[in-house]
Amino acid sequence: MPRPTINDVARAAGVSKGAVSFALNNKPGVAPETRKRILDVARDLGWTPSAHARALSTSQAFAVGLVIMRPPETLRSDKFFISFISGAETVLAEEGFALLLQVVPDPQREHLAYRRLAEAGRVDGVFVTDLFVDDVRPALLAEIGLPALVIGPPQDDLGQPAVGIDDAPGITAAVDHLIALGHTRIAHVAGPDFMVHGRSRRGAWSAAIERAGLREGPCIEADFSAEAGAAATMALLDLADPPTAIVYANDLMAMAGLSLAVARGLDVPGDLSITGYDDTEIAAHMQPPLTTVTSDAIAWGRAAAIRLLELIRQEPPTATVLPPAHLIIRGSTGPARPS
Amino acid sequence: MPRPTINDVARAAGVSKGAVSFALNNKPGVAPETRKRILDVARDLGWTPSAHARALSTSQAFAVGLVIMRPPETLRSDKFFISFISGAETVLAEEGFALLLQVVPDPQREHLAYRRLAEAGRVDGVFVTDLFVDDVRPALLAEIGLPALVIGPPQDDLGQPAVGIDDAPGITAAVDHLIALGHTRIAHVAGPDFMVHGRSRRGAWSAAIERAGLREGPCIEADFSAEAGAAATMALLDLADPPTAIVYANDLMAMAGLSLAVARGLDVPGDLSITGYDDTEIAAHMQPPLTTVTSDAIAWGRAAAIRLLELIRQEPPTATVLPPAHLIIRGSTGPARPS
DNA sequence: TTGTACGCGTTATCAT
DNA sequence: ATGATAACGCGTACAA
Repeated sequence: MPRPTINDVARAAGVSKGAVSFALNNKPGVAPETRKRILDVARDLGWTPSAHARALSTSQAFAVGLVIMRPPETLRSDKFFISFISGAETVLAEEGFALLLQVVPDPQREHLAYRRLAEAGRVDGVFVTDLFVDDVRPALLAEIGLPALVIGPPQDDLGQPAVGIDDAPGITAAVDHLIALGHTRIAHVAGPDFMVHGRSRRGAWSAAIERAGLREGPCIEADFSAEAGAAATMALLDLADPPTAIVYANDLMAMAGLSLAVARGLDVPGDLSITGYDDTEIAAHMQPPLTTVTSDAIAWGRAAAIRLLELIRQEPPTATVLPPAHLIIRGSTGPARPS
Repeated sequence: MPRPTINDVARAAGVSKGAVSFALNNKPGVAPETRKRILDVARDLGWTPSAHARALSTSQAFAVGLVIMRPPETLRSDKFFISFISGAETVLAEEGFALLLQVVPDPQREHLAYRRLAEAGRVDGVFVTDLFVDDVRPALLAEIGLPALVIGPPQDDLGQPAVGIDDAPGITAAVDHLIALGHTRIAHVAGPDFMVHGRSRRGAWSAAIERAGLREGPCIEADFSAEAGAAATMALLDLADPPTAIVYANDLMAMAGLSLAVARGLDVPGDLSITGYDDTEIAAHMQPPLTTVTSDAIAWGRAAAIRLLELIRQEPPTATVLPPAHLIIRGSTGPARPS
């Protein structure tokens, strides 16, 4: 029993294909009573329009793409993606859009993936995540002619459409919190400087310290991985004048750093205060629980999906208010030991 | 500049549509030299067949679906999904298949999602994950007529197509390892008993203990969340005769338990040995590093994709050998304190 | 409201 | 053996 087609419905309802199409899409030109009959028949037959037939005639795919690049290390917390997708889905599903996911190992294949998705007409638009500084993807996608929405803080230079929760306020709050606790040597374990969210977090840390009139603490660039977080922490603790607090660019590095500090016999937060970023699920269950920054990834996903659909439909952007990233204070931060 | 169509290519190459199609799909009936000319023209014009047109005429979607249910708590480690998808992708991309991802909040909407995907003809088959005991989804999908592949250990009862890495050997290895270290009171913090991978891990724990002639230790059912893991650990440590080792059904619970134990002043592994399951990235960076079980989720994803495509094409299964889950011994397990 | 062309490949039928 | 022709899959949209 193959799926029923619009013709089956039309025949059964005693009308033409066109009438069925109009009835389905709530277009005028069908008497209310006829419309009802058609819809009833459609329901009885269990008919749903074929996504492909529809796509073929409207030259729209009713789908959007998300390509995630997975290099050796974790760029963004996995939790972020699941939550983000979950939020985006709520909007997409409602609008009849599907989400096409692709995971690629390197930039070359990421570009290829975008090309293929566009050339095969599989998607109407894509999300672009984990933006690099001077990322070539927006240009590439513009050339391909595929609507693209950047997930992340809007780039200052060009008018690239973007939806993002600014990292800065979260990091700023963390630094201010530490300063209020009396810390004066506040270090930073940063994400890669070539990534937008690595750089912006570092910038926020640096600016907050300067604003407070403190001299900038040491900063070590890492790659968001636990491994690198531990190594960076080791290097910081080995300094002649080690910091009394470390602000990490993500939870993974912070938790690795926390463990390392404890292993070296330090008391956290007595000897060293630590803050993370992401509020991953284990963060609250570390010993001590990790002070960290959280943002509503689900709301973010929702807003991003709305914006991408607007982009696809060439509609003007509706104003979006995303709750800013905010600090969650837990046990890993405490008063600086008087020196 | 709209995308070129097969007609454009045919015209430019001076042949018919059919010839282009045959040339593209490596079908006989086209002279080698003509074929080359056609393919050259196609490349020059940058033509790729429209996925939708192709889908429409072959009544295949060239896509598979993955619906993930995200209830309040995390069922499977996020890392698992990303790795699994990454592995599946390598196969799917090669075969020209796309992966359609949907994240739903509850079973009702999960069923609806499957229905919609099938009715709209968006997918040719789906993966089914996080199987429940007596799960209704296989039956539902059978009724819908959508090829479905269960991701997880094959169900004993019915011949449901499944590709899975058996959890049991990993848990067995963990228990045996603890027994070898002299532990005799080995507890288990289990996943939900209504989930296949919760139940099978518990069964493996129980069987390994019995095999060693020990009396079964206490077992507390939790839900794979850090919160529940901490609560279960608390309950176990409050027993009159607390265990000297705890086997957790996943890393998240194990790490929360580890932190709780440390917070209560216990020495791990001196007073309490702990094992997890998943080998999440932070596991190795806990203090002490977590002994845990790992399985190759990427290979799993690859094997699953291969099998699902076979299912879709009604081909017989090729033999697949997946590396079994294995124990990674780290610092969270040690000799039982002589009592 | 209906009839019909159209979107774009695939494939069965025919002609050379 | 090569290749052309035409029907088909399923909705949408426009003219009638």
